This record gives sequence, structure tokens and C-alpha cells, in this order.
Amino acid sequence: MGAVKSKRMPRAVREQQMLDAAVLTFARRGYRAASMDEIAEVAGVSKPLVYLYLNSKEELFSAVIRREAAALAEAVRAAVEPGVSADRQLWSGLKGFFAHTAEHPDGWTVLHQQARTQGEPFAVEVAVLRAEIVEFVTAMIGAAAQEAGCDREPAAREVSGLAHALVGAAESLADWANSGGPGAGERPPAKDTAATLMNFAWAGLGRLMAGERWSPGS
Amino acid sequence: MGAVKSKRMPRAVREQQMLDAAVLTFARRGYRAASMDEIAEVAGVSKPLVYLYLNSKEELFSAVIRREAAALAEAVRAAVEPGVSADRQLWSGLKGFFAHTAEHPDGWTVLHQQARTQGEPFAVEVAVLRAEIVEFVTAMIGAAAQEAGCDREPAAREVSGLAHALVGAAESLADWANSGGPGAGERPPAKDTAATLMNFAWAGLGRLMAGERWSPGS
Amino acid sequence: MGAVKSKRMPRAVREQQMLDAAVLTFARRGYRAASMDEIAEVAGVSKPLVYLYLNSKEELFSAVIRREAAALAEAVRAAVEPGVSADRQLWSGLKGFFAHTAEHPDGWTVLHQQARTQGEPFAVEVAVLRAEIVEFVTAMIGAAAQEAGCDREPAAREVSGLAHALVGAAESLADWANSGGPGAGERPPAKDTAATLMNFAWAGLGRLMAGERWSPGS
Amino acid sequence: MGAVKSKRMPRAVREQQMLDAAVLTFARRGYRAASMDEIAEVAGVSKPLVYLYLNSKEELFSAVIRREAAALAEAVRAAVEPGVSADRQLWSGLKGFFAHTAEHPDGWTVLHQQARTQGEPFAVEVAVLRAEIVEFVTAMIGAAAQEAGCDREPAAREVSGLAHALVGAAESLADWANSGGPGAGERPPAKDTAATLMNFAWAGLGRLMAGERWSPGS
DNA sequence: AATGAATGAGTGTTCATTCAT
DNA sequence: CATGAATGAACACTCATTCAT
Repeated sequence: MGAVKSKRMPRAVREQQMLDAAVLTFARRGYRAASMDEIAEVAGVSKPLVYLYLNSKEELFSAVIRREAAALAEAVRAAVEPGVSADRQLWSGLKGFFAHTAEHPDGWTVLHQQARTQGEPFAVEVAVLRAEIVEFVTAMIGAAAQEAGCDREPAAREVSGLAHALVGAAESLADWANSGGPGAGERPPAKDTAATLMNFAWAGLGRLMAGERWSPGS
Repeated sequence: MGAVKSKRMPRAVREQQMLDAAVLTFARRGYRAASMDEIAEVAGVSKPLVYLYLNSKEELFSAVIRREAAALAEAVRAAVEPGVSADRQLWSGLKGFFAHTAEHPDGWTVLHQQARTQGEPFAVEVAVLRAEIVEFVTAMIGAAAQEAGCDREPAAREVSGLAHALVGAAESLADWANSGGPGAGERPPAKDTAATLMNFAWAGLGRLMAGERWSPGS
Repeated sequence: MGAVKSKRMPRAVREQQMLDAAVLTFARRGYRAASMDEIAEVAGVSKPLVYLYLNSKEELFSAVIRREAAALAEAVRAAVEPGVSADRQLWSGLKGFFAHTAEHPDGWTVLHQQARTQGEPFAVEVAVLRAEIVEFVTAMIGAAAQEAGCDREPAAREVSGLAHALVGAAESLADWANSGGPGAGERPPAKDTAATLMNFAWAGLGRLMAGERWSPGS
Repeated sequence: MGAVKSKRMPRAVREQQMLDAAVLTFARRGYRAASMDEIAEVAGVSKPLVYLYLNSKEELFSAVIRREAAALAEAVRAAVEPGVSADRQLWSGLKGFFAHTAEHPDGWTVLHQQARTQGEPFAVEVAVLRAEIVEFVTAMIGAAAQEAGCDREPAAREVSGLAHALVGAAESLADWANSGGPGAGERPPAKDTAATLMNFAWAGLGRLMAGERWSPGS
């Protein structure tokens, strides 16, 4: 299925091939263990050409992160139904998220497992994406609270914590779904994964918004 | 600053110093980027001594993983109150988990961010720890279902998904709590983090166990 | 003195330069004591280039052995006059052998002193060359026996022993001729060395083939 | 069969144990590849003790060479029957040589394969031994010439060459006999090896001494 | 538009050697 | 008499990066 070795392609095309090769290689080996040699070979180009177009390993990794982050963000954004109730918006967003991570497992691996763990220059780039998603979730929780006629304004810190918990749960489930999940080999459809999380989260959030709390004494 | 440069220490002590230095360095730099030179320097010893005691970078990393995983597992085990209701057991376990990860942030980073992303030899070692915790959580959910007089047996796959979601949420909150959380600089006490997660999860789980489901139509 | 430092040479040329440098260095220092740094320096290139072309110290040494062994084998093969009597074939072969070892003393040192003493991977490669030569000598002895109208077939084991003795004598003389020999500084011409050995061996072989034996009693 | 780990032995005994261990290890691994750690372990002592008694790896190797060379020289010297004819003296010397090398294969390996190939400090020490033997052989050849009533004095250079050829043949046969020789597994008795060489050499030497020469024209 | 040739800087690892006890 | 603890120096090997064409 690999493209026939055809020379002289326009720059834009070659660049995408290189980014594809880089995503694959970074996902397989990790940032440090991936060598520019291997990336160039997978891309079917010579190493100097990679440098000509992408300047350095750092910039290449950054470009990969930006492309994959943008694709994920766009997928979620496009999936969210605007103008409906908060829970339905969250539901559609989750479906979009799990569908995209399932279709682009290498991209997801690079974002979630590699970029986050490589310190300063890169961790920030994913942090931005994550912050966006956390903010969207936070907004949904807030909207849900209002819809539920929540009597008292929930503390920002608590809402933030809840959003982080929900996002963390989503990330964990994305990994779980991609890695065979329950071992059966076949991956669950994105819709099921989203439903699992929605069920897990919604009622708890709803009760919290209604002012109820779990307490050790109960 | 730091321990006085004292020479000629018994092997067991030196080994712990080396493991301490390794945890710190692996957490800061990542497995690949951490150099044995830096680890030796941080430990206050020469590189050959590190090799004499720990044989190779791989074995050193393995030793670190094992020590930190055992410590975390022990902390959770010790925290769980036995013989009480499922929700209280979960609650005590979470408190133990967040207390330990807050007290040993570097160990947590190594386990969660580094070991998991370094492929075969190491990922397995943390996977075992994680599987243990997931199993404990799964058991709690099952017990809770029984206590709640759940009419129909919940599907194993769904319970597994819920357990993964909860564990993922916990991991995410541990990171969040360690990294300054809401930015105020001061980290939240473990008890608060545990409460946030408990509130988030408990009601949802309870309603699920009672047979209620969230559905898009609602 | 020495080649002008000219850069950017085609790979085939550089590879031969590296092999030349390696022969020199391995002969001077021995396999283990020779460092890749020194070989690269002698070759006038950087170390990574040596690795790029020859992969490892082991492979470099193997390549050296193969090149030198092939050259020596070819020299002897080319020197032997075919279709003449056994003694004349042996004589021409010896001349070829001593001429080549005298012209390529480092190659001879690497084959005879280094490769043979470095155990499994390398010793085998020279053993093959030596076996070829021993077989040629064995054939000559057998042919000589027939030419001499030898009445009884000589035992294979005895012929093998004789061939080993002759080859050992030749090796020893090659070293002796190369290392200044009688100390006069000027090395003896290959023809003289060959004549010494031929004289030493021929009559003994002839008489043996004729069925005569030396015995302590005589 | 290894000696029971008994402590507190007199120095002389410990030293011999170390030399034994060193001979074994140097023969197995070669000079460079043998580590002081392994030698100490084989000897059943701690490394500092090896240094206390033998000072350095170089000195240890030198001590090994001297001990083994002296043993071989003594074995040959003791074997030679004095006061008999030249050929019988040579015969008895060869028997002694092959008997000793067969009984001490590691010592022979260290002398012939290792010491000779490690350059300046060590090669000289074996060269001395070899020179002694060459001189003895040279004397035998000279004596034989006189006994045979040789009319003209043979050239020193030619005699030296013949002696080197004979010694080289002997070395080669010693290796051959030790390494299983014809592959049958059982090593030939020293007497047979000596007879092979004696037969090979004697007639040739005799005819040479009688003034006959092999010439291409014959 | 594209590449074969080349390297500076660093990494993991080993080894001979020495103290302090 | 004997050793556990410790290191300076070196070595094989790799990698991101550049130049000349």
C-alpha cells in the first residue's frame, strides 16, 4: 500500500508525508528513541530534505504535535451539536473525541504519551489543547448547573476538579479502547465508550449540581 | 546544602541513595534523556559505582519502578479500611492514593509518565500495578452493586469500563493536584482531591447500579 | 608526507582507505588494543564514518581478514605453475607465498598473529584459508609420492602431519624473514626463503615417500 | 575438584594459585580480554590481594610468561640426552617439547598465542625462550654436519633459516596436536608427533649437510 | 527539488587500580 | 592476611546536523 517511489513532488505533499512518517515513528519509538534517519527512511526521502523542510527534530516534533492537536480539536469541535442542552453537547463532543482517537491511534499516542512527557517545549503545546477541552467541559458543567436550576453557584475550584476528572477519565478510556480494552481484540465502537463515560459521569455531576454531596458518614 | 559528602557507606545505603537520585532524574528528564552521568552526580558517586550496584540503565530503571510501585501499592493497601462498606473502602483507598502521590510526586511521575511510555520491558511492570488497582476498584463497584440490592447483575465489560474511567480520573487528578492544580501554587490536601473524585463518581455509579442509564433522548 | 587531505571521496575509495588503516593498526596494536578512534585517525576520517561504512569493530576486523586472506590466497594461486611436476608446483607456490607476505607484512601479521588468536568469530575465517593451503600441500605430497613410484600408500594421518609441519615451517619463516631475520636489517628475497624451505623439506619428504624412516636406533 | 575455600595460606602457595588462575584465564580470553576480576575470582581471592602480590596486570602476565617459559625450557633441557649423537639429542629434545606442550596446553597457548602477539614488553620474553631453542637446534644441525663429515662449512644464515623452519614446524605441530589434530578427538601421543617431525626433517637436513641441494631444474 | 558524504558531541559501559578497615 | 568500597580514564557506538553537488 506504500506509495510508489515517485520523485519530484510538490513541497506541501512531501511535507505531509514526512509528518505522517514522523507521527508513526514517534508513536512507535518515543521522541528520544526515534531517529531522524528512521523518520526519513519511513518517509521515503533523504535526511537533508527533512531538514530542509522542517529544520530540526524539535521543530518536526512541534509540527507533528500542532497538526495532530489541531486535527483532534477540530474533530471535537465539529462533532459538538450547538444549541442543544448541555448534556447533549457533552455527549456529542465525547463521541467525536473517541471516534477521532480510535481512527488516529498514533496521533493520540504522540499527543497523550509522548508530547506530555517530554518537558518544556512540547508539554506546553498539548497543555493548550487540553486546557481548551477542559474549558469546554467546564462550560458544559456550568451550563448543566444552570439548567438544573442549581440554587447556589458551585465553587470554581470544584468545577475545575470535576472537569479534570472527566477529561482524565476520557483519556484513560481512549487508551483503554485503543489497546484492545477488555482483551477481546476487537475495539469497542466509539459510541459505546462515550456511553460508558456519560453514564459514569452524568448522574454524579447532576447530583453534585443539585447540592448533594457524598460524605463518609452516609 | 544537601547531605555532607560522606564516603564509604554500606552498600544498602548507597543503593537507596542511587535509587533516590534516579527517581529524581528520571522524573525531571525522562528515561532516555536522563544520563547515567547525571544520575551518578546527583547521587554523589562515580558512575562505575552505579554500574557495580545496579548493572545497567535498564536494570536501574526497573529497580526504580519496582521500588516506587511497591511503595504506592503498599500505601494504598495500608490506607484501605477493611470490613467496612464498599464506598467507605473506596474512599479510604483514594485518600491513601492521593496522599502518597502528593508526598512522592517524582515517584508518581516516573510511574505514570515515564514507565508507561517506554515500551515492553517497563510498561509491563506498571501495568501490573495498575491492574491491581483496577481490580480493587472493580471489586468495590461489584460490592456496591450488591449492597445497593442491584436487581440485575451488571455486565463485566461495563464494570471494567467504569473502573478504568475511575482510575483514569484518579490519575488525572493526581497530576492536576501535583502540578499546582488551579494555579494558586498551594496544592490541595489529599482529602479534598479524594472528595472531589468521590463526589464525582459515587452518585453516577449508584444510579448505574440501580439500573438507570443516561440516554441522548432524555 | 602522505596523501593530501582531500575530502568528499566516493564510498568505495574511502572504504579501502579505512581497511588500509585498520590493517596497519590491528597489526601494530592487536585486535583488542586497537581503538576505533586510532583507526579513524589513521584513515584520516571521523569515527562515525567508519561506523557508517563498516558497522562495528567486529565487522571491520572481519572485512580486513577477508580482504587480506583473499589477497594471499589469490597470490599463491596465481603463482603456482599448473601442469608441472609436484615439486615444481610446490616451489612456485612457496615463492608466491613468501613474496606476498614480504610485500604485505601487516596483512600477514593480522592474519597470522591477530586473527588466529581472537577466538570464535575470526579464528574460523583464517582457519579456512589455512585449510586450503594445507590441502594444496597435502595434494602436492600425494602427487610426489605417486611420481616417485611410492610402493605403499602413505597413511592419511601421516601426510596430514607432514603438511602441517611444512605449513608451520613456512609461517615461521615468513615471520622470520619479515622481522629482519638474521638481524642484518635487510630482508632476504622471497626466492631465498623459499629455497631454504624447499631444501629443508624436499629430501625428507622424498625419502619418506620412498618408505624410509628415521629411527632412534640408526 | 577445586580446592576447598581455605583461608590464610602462606604467600608462596597463594601466589601459585593466582598464577594458575591467570594462565587459565589468559589462555581462554587473551591478554586484553582477561579481566583482573575474573582472574581473582578463578583464583578464589579478592582482587586487592592479587595486586598486593603481583602489583599489576602487566607484571602478572610477565610472571606467568616467565613461569611457563622456564617450565618449558626446563622440560626440554631435562629431556635431552647428553653425550649422544646429534640426531638422538634432537629426537629426545623434541619428545620433551611435545610431551610438555601436550601436558600444559594452557601454558603453551599463553606463550605461543598470547605473549607473542602483545607487542613490546611481552614478546621479548618469549623471544628469549625461542632464541634458546633455536640455538640448541642450530647447534644440533651444526654437530650433525660435522658428524656427517660435511666437506664445506654451511653458511650461518642458511643454518639459521633451517633452524627457524624446524622450530616453526614444531610449534605448528604442537598446536595441531593440542587442537585435536586430525579431528579424531583423541590427541596423538607426543612420541608420534615427534616422530612425524623427525622423519620430515632429518633426511632433508642430512642431504643438505652432504652438500646436495634441491633445484628447480631437477 | 534532492542527495551522498561527512562530523562534533555525547551515551552506556568496562576495566585496571587504590584506599580504609 | 584479607577485603568491601570506590574511581579516573578510556572505549565502542549513536545521533542530530551540515556541506557540496
